[in-house]
Amino acid sequence: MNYIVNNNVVNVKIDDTFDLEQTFSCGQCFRWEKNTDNSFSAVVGNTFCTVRMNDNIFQIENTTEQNFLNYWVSYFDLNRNYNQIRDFLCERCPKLQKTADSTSGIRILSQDPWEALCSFIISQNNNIPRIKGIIDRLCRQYGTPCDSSYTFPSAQALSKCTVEDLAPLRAGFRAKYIIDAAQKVSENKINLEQLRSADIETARKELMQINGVGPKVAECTLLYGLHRLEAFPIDVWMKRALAEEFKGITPEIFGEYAGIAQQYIFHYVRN
DNA sequence: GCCCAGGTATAAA
DNA sequence: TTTATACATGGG
Repeated sequence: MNYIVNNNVVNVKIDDTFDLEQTFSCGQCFRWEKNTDNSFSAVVGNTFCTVRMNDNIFQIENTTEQNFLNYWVSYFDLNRNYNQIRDFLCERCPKLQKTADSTSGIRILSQDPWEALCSFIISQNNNIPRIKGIIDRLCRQYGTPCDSSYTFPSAQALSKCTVEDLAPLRAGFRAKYIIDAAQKVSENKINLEQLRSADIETARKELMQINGVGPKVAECTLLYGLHRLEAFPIDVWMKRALAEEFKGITPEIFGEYAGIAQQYIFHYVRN
């Protein structure tokens, strides 16, 4: 990976495809916002971050080389060649080729596991604009100020809340699920960090101990929060597509990159 | 008003 | 083990 640091801006040369719009709007994250100058900003961890793409140079503003190497490389998965993975997946399922060509700019972010878990609990039976609204109110209420925004609230902070406390979020029936997750995580009944290396089947079962976490939310948490790229979230549409257009296709044939194949299939189904 | 949104818990077959 | 329903809320 080639990069240079200039005035606290890291410039990374991207050799494969990386599309910020696709990456931030594919439903894997809910806090990145597009600015008028085509850059994107979000609070990630306890940092307000702005990024942009200039030709093949990916720029991360207001950071240091140390931060970049310790954090952003893995957050944006910069050491992985997504073109190679696309080819690998299309070889196993040629039907993906057309969609893969138009959506291969998606990278799987390595987000904070708690934020991902909580966000995907909120996402169930919900639409993206409303999911973003609920998360925004959640951060304003229970996060801490960070530049012009707020951090994502810790599990510990939310574990003390009651459903009445969360009523202003307008999260509906999901409020009680958020609290149960916050309690189990803050009390260390579920150790999210351990799930990075745990056997995937064990990790699924662990997550599903949380009230309100079923197979879909568990899989999204594994893929987007714990960066388990073999995880494979299946929603109702995908289930139908796998039964009809992708008859016989199972996550196993995509091996360790099933999660990325899943993104292609999702787009195939939607478009 | 009615329908749906990248689901899940619960109760029945 | 599989199949129906309610669930909170808001936008189309």
